[in-house]
Amino acid sequence: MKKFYFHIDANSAYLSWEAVYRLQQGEQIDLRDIPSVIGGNPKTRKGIILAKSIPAKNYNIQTGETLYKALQKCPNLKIVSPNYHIYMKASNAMHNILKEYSPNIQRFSIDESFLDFNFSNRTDSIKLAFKIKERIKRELGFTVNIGISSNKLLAKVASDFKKPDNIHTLFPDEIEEKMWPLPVDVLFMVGRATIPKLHRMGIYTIGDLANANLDYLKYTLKSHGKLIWEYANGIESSGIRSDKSTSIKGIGNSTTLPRDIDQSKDALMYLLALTEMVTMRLRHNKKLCKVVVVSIKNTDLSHYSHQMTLISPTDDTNIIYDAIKTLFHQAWHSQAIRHLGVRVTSLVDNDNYQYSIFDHRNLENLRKLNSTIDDLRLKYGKDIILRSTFLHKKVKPIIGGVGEDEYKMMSSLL
DNA sequence: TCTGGGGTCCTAGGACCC
DNA sequence: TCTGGGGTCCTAGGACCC
Repeated sequence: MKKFYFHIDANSAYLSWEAVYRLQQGEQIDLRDIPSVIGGNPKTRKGIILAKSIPAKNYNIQTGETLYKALQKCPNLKIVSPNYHIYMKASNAMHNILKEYSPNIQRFSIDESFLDFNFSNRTDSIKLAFKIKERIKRELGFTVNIGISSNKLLAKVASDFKKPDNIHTLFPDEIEEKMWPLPVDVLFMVGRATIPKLHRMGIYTIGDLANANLDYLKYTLKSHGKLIWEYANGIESSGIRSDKSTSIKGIGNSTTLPRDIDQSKDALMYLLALTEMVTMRLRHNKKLCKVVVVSIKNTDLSHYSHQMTLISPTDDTNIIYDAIKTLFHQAWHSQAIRHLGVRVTSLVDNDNYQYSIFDHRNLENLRKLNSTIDDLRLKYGKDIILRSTFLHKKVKPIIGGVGEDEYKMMSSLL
C-alpha cells in the first residue's frame, strides 16, 4: 500500500455556488453558462472580480482585476454581488461529503481540501476520485477538479490542469512531461514579486527552475529560493495537517473606506467598528491577544502599520481600542486614508490565563459585559447594540467579515 | 471614477540581557 | 579602556496564498 494525496478544488467556487443557489430559487439562467462574475461594488471602491464563469474567462477577464476593466472587455458582463453566507454553506456541504471518505482531511481554503488515502495502485485512486467528483456534482450541483499524487504540492498542481470537472494525476515520473513545460508563474509560491526576478535569471518554465543552480537561488531569494526549487522538483512532504492540530495565529478585520478620510475622528470611528468585530471574534475563539496592530493604506495604495505589545493579554474591547487609538495617533502620517485595518496577534488561550498585578481592576466586570453584548449580537444580529458614538452616523457600528462559521485558513503554507 | 479582505511566514535591524 | 558573541524579544515591512 502506498499513500496518495487528493487535492479537491471547486471550479469557479463562488460563481458556481451562486449559480446553484439561484437555480434552486427558480432562476432560469445558469450563471455558469453566460459571461458573469462575482464582484464587489465600485461605488464603495470594492469593485474587483472575486470569481468568473468560463464564458467570462473567454473574454480574458481575470480574478482580482477591476470591474471597470472587465466591463471594457465584455460590456454585457453579468455582475453579481457576493453572498458569503451561501458560499460558506456550500463549502461546508462539500467538506461534509469529503469527510466521509477519509478522516485525514485538511481544509485548505473555502473551496479547497486535501485528503490522503492508502492504495495499492494508481487505478484505484483514480476510481475513488471519480466517485467523489460525481457524487459532489450529483448531490450539490457543482463540479470539482481533483488532483492526485504522492504529495500535496503535486496534487495541487495537478488539480489546476484542465478545468472544469476533471481528474488529473501528477506522479513523480510525470513531472518532466506534465509540469516542467509550464510557465514558472503557475507554481505554488511563485508570485508577483518573484516572477520578474526569475525571468532576469533566465528562468521561464518550471523545468528551468527545477534545473537552476540551487546555491544561486538561495543566494538571491534566501529560503524562498530553496522552497520553490524543491517545489519545481516535486519535493514536498508536509502531510495532512488536520484542523484540530492547527491553531489560529491572529485575527484581523479591515475595510476600504467609501471615501478617503483626512480627519482623525472619522478614522477612529471606523477603527472602533473594526475593533468591535475583531474582539468579538477573539472572544468567540476563546483567545486573548498580546499584540495589537493598526494598518493604514494611503490613497496611492502605499501602506504602513504600527503595533504594540500589551502589558498583559486581553480580549476586552475597550482595552484593545485604547491601544488602537494610541497606535493610530502615533502612526498616522496625516495623509488621506483609503483603507484601515485592526489586527490582533500573539494569541494565548484564555482558559488557563494567569492574572497579573497589572490587570485592569474591573476585569471580571468587563468580561461579563463583553460576553453579554456578544450573546445579544449572536442572538439578535450584530446591530442590536451599538455605541452611542455611532448614533446618527453613516459608519456601521461593527465592521468585518464572517463571525460564526469560521474555520482555519492557511493559504501560503501547505 | 481605478486595486478586497482574510490569513501565514520570513527577514532584518534594534534593544536588551548574560 | 574601548568593543565579543549568543540569545530572545519587539517592530516594520514584504512575500505569498485563496
